[in-house]
Amino acid sequence: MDWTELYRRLLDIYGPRGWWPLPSRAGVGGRDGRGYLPGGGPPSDREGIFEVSAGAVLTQGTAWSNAERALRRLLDAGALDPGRIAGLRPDTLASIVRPAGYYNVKARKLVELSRFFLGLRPAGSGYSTPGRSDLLDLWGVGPETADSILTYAFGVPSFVIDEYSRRVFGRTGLADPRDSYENLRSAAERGLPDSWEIYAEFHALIVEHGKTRCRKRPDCGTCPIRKTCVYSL
DNA sequence: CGCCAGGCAACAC
DNA sequence: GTGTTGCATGGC
Repeated sequence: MDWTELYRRLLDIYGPRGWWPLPSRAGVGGRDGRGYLPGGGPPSDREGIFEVSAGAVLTQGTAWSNAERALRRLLDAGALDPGRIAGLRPDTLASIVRPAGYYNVKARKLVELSRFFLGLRPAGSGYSTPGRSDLLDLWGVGPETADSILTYAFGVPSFVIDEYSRRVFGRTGLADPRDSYENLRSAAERGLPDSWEIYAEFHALIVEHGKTRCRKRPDCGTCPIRKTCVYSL
């Protein structure tokens, strides 16, 4: 099984995932009305771009349900905005994002991210696209968060490697899960068409598969790709 | 109760 | 460059 075949099979099994979820736009497009991908693309407006980026920080090491709570609390406080976040007292911001866990660390990360966004040049309804290294220079933004922001916020395909990717790629025999982030990213990108839709959707499908079947303790018994997965042989 | 969840920076070696 | 640790909530 190669990279493209795994993508096609997961798409066939789970259907388009419609990532990235935007709590502020629940009910508008995407699967379950939580996303924007099918028939669309990344957000074209500054609010959506920032919401995806802030969500990428808030979900670090945390279940999305908790990150989403924090995003909603920012929305309810009228603070899901770079200017507002940058102006909040650290402990006030921390109290708002508390449900996401690591709240003191994440409050600081959100301020760093907000200052960065305040320095971006508006372009059309969005922003001029930042470089990957610009994102990686930010305190609190590592490779996965940078690639999530590039792909899902700015529409620049940069394959996202996370624990699910490592696990699924490792078990299906596509890669060594202990390899470095950059090696895994380039391996995935080499194995796939250079397409925003495929990068965005494939990673979302990997997360779905990783949550439902290919868990830390896998459920190979009901796994639809068991027959072509080296792990279960 | 313990384990887990869409990481990252700081530090040790 | 690789390995370890602190950061913390909410669901199961």
